[in-house]
Amino acid sequence: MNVAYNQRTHYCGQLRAGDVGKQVTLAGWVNSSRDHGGMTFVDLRDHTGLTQLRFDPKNKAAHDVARDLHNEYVIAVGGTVVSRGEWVNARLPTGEIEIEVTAIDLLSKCDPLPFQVNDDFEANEDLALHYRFLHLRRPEMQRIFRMRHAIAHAMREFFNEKGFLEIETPFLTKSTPEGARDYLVPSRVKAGSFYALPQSPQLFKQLFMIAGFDRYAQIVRCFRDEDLRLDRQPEFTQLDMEMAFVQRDDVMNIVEGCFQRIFKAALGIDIPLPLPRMTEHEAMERFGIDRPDTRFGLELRDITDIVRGVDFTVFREAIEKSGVVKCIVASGGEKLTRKVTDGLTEELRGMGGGGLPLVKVAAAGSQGGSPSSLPPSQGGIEGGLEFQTGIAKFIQPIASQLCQALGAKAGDTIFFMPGKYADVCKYLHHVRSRLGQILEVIPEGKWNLLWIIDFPLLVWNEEENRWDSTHHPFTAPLDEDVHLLESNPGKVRDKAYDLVLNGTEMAGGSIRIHRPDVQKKVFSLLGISDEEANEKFEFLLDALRFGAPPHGGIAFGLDRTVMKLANANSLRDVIAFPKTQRAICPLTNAPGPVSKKQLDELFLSVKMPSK
RNA sequence: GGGGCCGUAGCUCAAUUGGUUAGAGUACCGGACUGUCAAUCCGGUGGUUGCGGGUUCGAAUCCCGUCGGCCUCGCCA
Repeated sequence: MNVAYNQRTHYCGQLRAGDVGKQVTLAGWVNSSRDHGGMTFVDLRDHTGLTQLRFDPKNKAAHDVARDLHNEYVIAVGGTVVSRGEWVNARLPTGEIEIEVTAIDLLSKCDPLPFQVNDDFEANEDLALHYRFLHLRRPEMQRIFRMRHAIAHAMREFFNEKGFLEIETPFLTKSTPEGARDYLVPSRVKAGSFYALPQSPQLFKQLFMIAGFDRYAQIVRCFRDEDLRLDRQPEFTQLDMEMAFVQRDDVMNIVEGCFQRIFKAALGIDIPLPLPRMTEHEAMERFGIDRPDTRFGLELRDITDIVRGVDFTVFREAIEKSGVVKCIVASGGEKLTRKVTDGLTEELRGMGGGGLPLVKVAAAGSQGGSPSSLPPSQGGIEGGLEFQTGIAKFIQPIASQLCQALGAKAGDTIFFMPGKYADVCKYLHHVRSRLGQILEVIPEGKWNLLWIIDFPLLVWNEEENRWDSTHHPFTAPLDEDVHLLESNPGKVRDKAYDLVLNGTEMAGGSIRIHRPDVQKKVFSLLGISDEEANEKFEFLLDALRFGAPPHGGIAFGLDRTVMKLANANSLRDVIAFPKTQRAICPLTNAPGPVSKKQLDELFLSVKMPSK
């Protein structure tokens, strides 16, 4: 039976009770079939949803075909929309109707499946990626990629409205100094030379501004050859933009508008503007990280001064080495069993930490006989609070003072971290994140967007004995801090801004250096010689000497944005053909070997690693 | 490069913690059934427990190595 599948009248998610009586043509995949010997039902699926097909034995030809259908067969059907009467399926949008099929065309069969498409269980990821075309057929994947499209479309539309030009930048280019490892492409016509795939179009977009394009925005692929993570793929997509004659606020305002549009397009949510801002310093103090998740409390508290006098070696040594002691107070202690806190300690050890000192706050005498509980005369707390377990016996003398300063109450657990400031931040940020999960205090459905600003321009690199850029070498210092470049480079703050959503960095950018003298000064602080700077960035330094307008911009991760808004588990779920942790594509088996002829053409020979 | 978790039927998982013939659901094959909607019911096929070695009377289970996947530190915006 031929059915004109190129003349579908509806998609599978469209028909409603009001369509009863219509003659329709549908096409799609068999989601499931139920054969009763007589009456046979098939759920037909396309990207819009499901429609139930009814095959009555009285239409014998169609019924015979239907009885031999299997999941994921591709069919086209013609028939009449009929009411389901008393057999409505309330779980389907199309559940009030079904199609009484009079003609069916079996367009394509399907081998036994490696995993079910009409199922929710997570197939082994390696397998799912090997049969990615099947995995992508699942409604959940369809939803994610439709949202991805909606977000990308909203971005393009927004920037077009604001007068931004989309101009493409080269993929075969020269290594730029983002700091990550480059993917290299050998040159055939220039033996022994290599292109690098761009880590970002950073320098090109600055040249666009110097060229006078005024506003540029591009959705562009970027490449970085570093180890993969849940939220890191070797190739990823950014919305990259740059504006001329702007200050920080101008760029931030545009980006806020764009995110407002994105949230509306993807989720129908109205984000109130302007977005809150926080300095990097405040973020580190309160959250231990420059991309804080502000949806919940459990903030870090500095208690260096309170514990300064206490006779506890671990604290004393940290302070003597000009470190700090900070802590987190967690309520709802019954979830913090010994097993859980031991697990946290273990995690910190795995990160290179020394451990996780803690105490529990309890009503005095609540565990009479506990060796760590002391009467007020010996340091216990007047009014009925004392420390128990962990390091209680070492810091009992300041229990009262500490509880008061922290507002701790019975039932709380206090986690301490002594050490170098950077380490304390790192470990306590981890503890805070984990506590948020364990105590279930992270609210769902909350979208906390905020800006982090006033980063230090430079961070000291102890191994190399020089300064590194916090962001990249083209980030401009704050005007009022420029004079510190000579005297105290570590104190210089920059004109960078990061946009953070629920603890994930979504976007990062800055106002750029547009003066050659400042750029040279920064290069020298970074240990990049004039010679080296000329070799690597001659075209940029040239351009800065030929009338560079003040300019700045930002890049934001499209993949991460989709991952967050679609509530996907992994960046792999929002990239159509992603790589595994070893940067392998299980679908194509890339990367793979090439022929000797190809290598010869490129003047390459392969040296395998010795075991 | 380091740390952790995992690998059993095509797929998802189980196997009383070292014990006799490695099970279940699903998929697949055959049969029954005219209102199901993850249809149901009956029967059947399907296993080098990732791979290699070791310990043991005996290994899916313990040990070593190796391959692969995931998480993570380093690395990376």
